[in-house]
Amino acid sequence: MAKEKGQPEINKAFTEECNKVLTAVSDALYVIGGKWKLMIIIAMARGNNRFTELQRQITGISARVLSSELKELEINGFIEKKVTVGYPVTIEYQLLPYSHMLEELVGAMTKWGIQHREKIKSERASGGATSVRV
Amino acid sequence: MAKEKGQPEINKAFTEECNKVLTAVSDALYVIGGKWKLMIIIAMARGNNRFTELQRQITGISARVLSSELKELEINGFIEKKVTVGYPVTIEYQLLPYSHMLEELVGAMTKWGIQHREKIKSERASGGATSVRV
DNA sequence: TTAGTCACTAACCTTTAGGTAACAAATAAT
DNA sequence: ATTATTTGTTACCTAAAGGTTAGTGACTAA
Repeated sequence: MAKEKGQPEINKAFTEECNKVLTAVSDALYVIGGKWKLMIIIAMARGNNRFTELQRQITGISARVLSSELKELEINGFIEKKVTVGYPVTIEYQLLPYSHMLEELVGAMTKWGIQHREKIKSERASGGATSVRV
Repeated sequence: MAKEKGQPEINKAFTEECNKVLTAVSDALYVIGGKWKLMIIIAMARGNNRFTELQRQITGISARVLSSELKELEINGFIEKKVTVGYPVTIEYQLLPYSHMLEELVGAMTKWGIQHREKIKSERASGGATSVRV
C-alpha cells in the first residue's frame, strides 16, 4: 500500500503540528496535572484564601497534601502567601495574575466535565453498558 | 472581623457554584487525567491510527502503557478498535465522535502550555529564579 | 535461513501521588 | 484550667501509575 512514500511533505507538516501540540499539552500537564492543583486554584478564585477554608471547600484533600500543593503552586508562580503580622497572625493565599491565564482552560474542562457526567447518566438510564467488542 | 456572619446567602451561592465547578473538573480529570490519554487522542486526531504509529509519534510511551491506555479509551467510548481481516490482518484505532468534544479543552490546554513555556524561557533568560518568600 | 515488523502480553520493578496519624505552637473560647 | 481552632510539619505507609525486559505468533524482506 505504498506506506508513507506518498505525500511526504504533507505527512511532515502533520507530524510537526502534532509534535507542537503534544509538547504543549505535556508541558501543561507537568505543572497543573494531578488531582488537586486546578481544584485549589478554582477554590481560591471563588474567595477561599485561608488554609482551613480550602480544606473545607475541597472535599477529600488532607492537610499534608494541601500544604505541599500550596508550596508547589507558590514556587511555580500561581499563588502568593501573605502573612499579616498582628494578634493573631493571619495567613492568606492570593492568586497571582498568572493563575487567571488558566481561566479558559478551567472553563473548557468544566464544560466538558458537565457534559461527560450527563452522558454517563443517560447511558446508565438507557441500560447501555460501555461497549467493549473484539 | 465577623467571619462568615455577613452576607450568608451570597456566600452560599458562591460555595455552590464553586462546588459545581470542582465536581465537573474532578469528573474530567478522572477520565482524561494522567500522562497519556489526551496525548493519544491528539495523535489520533492527526492521523496516527496504528499502534506503531502512535508509539513513534508519542515519544516516551511504552508498548505496555499504550496498550492499556488504548483499552481504557475504548471502554470509555473515546475510540474504537477496527480489525480488518486479510493478509495481513490490519488493526486500526478510530476516534469516535465523543473524542471531538475534547477539542476545545485540548485547544485551551495547548494555548496555555505554549504560553507557559514562553514564560519559563523568558524567566530563565532574565535570570529570575522562581521566587519563594515566606 | 535469518532477520525484521506489527501488535501486543506477562512478569517484574520503581517511582510518585496521595492517605493516615500524631504532634506543635499560638491563640480563642468555655 | 481545659478544650478547640488554626496552620501547618513529620514520619510512615499504601496504591496506582508507569517503566523495563523479554517473548509471542503471524507475516515479510533479503
